[in-house]
Amino acid sequence: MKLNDSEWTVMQAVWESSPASARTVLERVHAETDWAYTTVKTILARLVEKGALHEEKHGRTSVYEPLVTRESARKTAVRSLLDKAFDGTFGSLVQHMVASEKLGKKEREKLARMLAEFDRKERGS
Amino acid sequence: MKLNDSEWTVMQAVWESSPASARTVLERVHAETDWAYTTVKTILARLVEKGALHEEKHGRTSVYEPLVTRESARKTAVRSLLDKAFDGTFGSLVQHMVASEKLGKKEREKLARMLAEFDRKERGS
DNA sequence: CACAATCTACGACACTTGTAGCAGGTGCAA
DNA sequence: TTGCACCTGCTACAAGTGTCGTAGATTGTG
Repeated sequence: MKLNDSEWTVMQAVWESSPASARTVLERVHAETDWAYTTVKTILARLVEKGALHEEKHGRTSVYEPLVTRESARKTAVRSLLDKAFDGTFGSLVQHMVASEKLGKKEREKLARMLAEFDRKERGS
Repeated sequence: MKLNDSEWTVMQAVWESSPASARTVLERVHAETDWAYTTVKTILARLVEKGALHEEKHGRTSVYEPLVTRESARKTAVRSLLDKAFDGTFGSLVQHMVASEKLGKKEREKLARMLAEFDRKERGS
């Protein structure tokens, strides 16, 4: 499921407070934007249409729930980035990240720990 | 400089064979798509207009050269992904990558080496 | 010289995205 | 019961995107 920017904004809100009404989403979203209620509604509708959300009527109001997990959407997004901006491999992204000084010492350490952790788990399985 | 998908395709070609004529770009691009010549031309024009490319006439034909580096475009793309799909931090992307089994043992080792390398360099400087 | 091959500039067109407005229904408070 | 507050469906509309087509100038070639 490929999401565009505004869809990401809305989906994040839904993931964080699912099941969520449009108003709930609006409030969440107001932390970042000042969209009108109808704007949020439009995006919600588009997401329902493309199968990213399930919409259920509770009386007069709709309640939305994600049909795709955040993880899977992230996977798609990362893959898309890899394919268009890198050579499609993971290594080059990592290389870029490590090289472009976005990664402070602390973060490098954390990353190293994560790797070690992962190795350990894998050996155990 | 934020690039959309088709712009990335074209920019990659230009970066790889700069300075490049439209035809050269077309040929490179044909490895991935089968766009018409005019399609490539249109995207090149849009890139010139938004300041990503420099266009110079050599006689009748235009020759294009990047005005932004691949690295900087990548930086923008990564940041954008981070902001919309992750919590804006690098760590969560890394975590996702390590966790979502996209990373084989080999790659994890490579990554670990890169980190070590980076540490060494930094200590040296 | 005449013609095919190329370039370029312009225009086009459908679809997506960002961002709403409006009208009409309904429930709750006074 | 009247009106405010809120919900929904529908419509809109300018920009951005993906993908060309056409026409006219130019140039290399037989």
